[in-house]
Amino acid sequence: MQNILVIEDDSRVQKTLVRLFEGEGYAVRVESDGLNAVAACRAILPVAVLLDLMLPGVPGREVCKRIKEAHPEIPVLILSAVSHVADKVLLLELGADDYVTKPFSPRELLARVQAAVRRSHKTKREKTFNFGDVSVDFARMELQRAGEAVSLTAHEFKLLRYFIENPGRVISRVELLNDVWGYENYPTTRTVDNQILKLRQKLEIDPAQPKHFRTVHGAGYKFSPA
Amino acid sequence: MQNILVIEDDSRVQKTLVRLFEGEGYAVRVESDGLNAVAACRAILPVAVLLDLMLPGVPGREVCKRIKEAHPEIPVLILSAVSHVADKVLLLELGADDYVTKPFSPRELLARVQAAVRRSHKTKREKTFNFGDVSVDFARMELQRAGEAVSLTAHEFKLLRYFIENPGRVISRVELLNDVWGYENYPTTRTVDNQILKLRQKLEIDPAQPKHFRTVHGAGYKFSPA
DNA sequence: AAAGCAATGACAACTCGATGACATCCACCA
DNA sequence: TGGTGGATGTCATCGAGTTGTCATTGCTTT
Repeated sequence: MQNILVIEDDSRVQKTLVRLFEGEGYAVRVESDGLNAVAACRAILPVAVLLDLMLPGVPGREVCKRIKEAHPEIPVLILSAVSHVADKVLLLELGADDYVTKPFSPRELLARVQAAVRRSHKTKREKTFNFGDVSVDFARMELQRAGEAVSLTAHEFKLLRYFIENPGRVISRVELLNDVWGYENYPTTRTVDNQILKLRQKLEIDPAQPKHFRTVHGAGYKFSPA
Repeated sequence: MQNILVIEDDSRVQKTLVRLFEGEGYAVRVESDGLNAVAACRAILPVAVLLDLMLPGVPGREVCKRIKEAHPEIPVLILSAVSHVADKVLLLELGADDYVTKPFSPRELLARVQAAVRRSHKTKREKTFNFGDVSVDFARMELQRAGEAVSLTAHEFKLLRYFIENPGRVISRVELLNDVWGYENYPTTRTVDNQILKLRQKLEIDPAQPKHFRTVHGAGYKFSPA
């Protein structure tokens, strides 16, 4: 679950922001005090910070500075009532990544936050995962087995990624339906079996004797990288 | 000592920029008037020009044009207000090398300026990007295919540039809408398909069998330079 | 007013996931 | 040891959703 830290003391704005971002699937942590906010940031490591300038107590710019010092990779977006150019520059000097003036449109705010998150993610190194004779690059959606390119569908990649992110753990069909398929379309557990079959056919040396995608009778499946 | 010419009339922004770039070892010359700026540019031959659009007197785009006419090799970066994003493409057409929307993060601005300077240094030898039988020059907005000039629209250039900057990575339609179109105007994903179609018709050897602009079913598109 | 271009809508073509039928396997128990 | 019921493997088929493509609309610029 991706966290978003909201630092804001107006309870109405709080509610609005919580609704907005929880509706998009983020977990929202709200802090109204500057010092707590810095601690909370260290605790939950959010993907983005929304910071209202008009805080009581610790000045907003100080909060921004401290968060950026401790976590330069987390994007900080400033919320402010006034759109004064000089303020903007000062704040951005402190390391803030973007600036949104109140009143803001929810959609624009959302777009800016997501753009900032994407930028920060893009700077991360893309890596390939390896298991057995398989090597997979999720950013490129390319997979090689024993040096040969193997093509997977989008769903197959998603399923494979979930297994790779949860190695060794037994995963039930229902969990896979929830986390890989999502709640919008909820097919039967038979569908899961079929996708497992596809993965085995494409990635196992002997699909009849699966070494990586093991079935755990009565429980689900388990991914073994080795 | 490398000079940077800042054309900006807001004294606070001036100060910010001077501090930022002097801290990085550049010599900064500030002009607040458009005509003086053109003269100053001839005098100090800066490695980059930062141009604020909101100038009194001579319109910013005229300044940009004149500087580019006299010194096509000097990179010009536009500082534009958020509300005038629609002008971006137009400005690039005037010869500007990059644009930064206010508010900007100092880090980002610095990075962009340095990137532009680096590019301009490379320019004297090779500033074109090549793939397949295509050769493209973004500064001039010119493109050749098998020696023949091919004309692209501003949007097509922007889209192509995004692909070239993200080679190999699978890029979703939504990401393209966010980063190429921007969140101000947000058409449907169908529009993306159409622009891809245009690029394929103009740049692929066989548009029905795209080699460069691959579609990844259920995920988006992927650019393959090779 | 005309031209150029992006956006939209419609429709065809295609992909791939969902479904159900049937075979097979496994755990459990007699 | 063998039988039984439920769970899982496997395959063929269908259809919803995705994408390619073209025509049209509407906006901007000249």
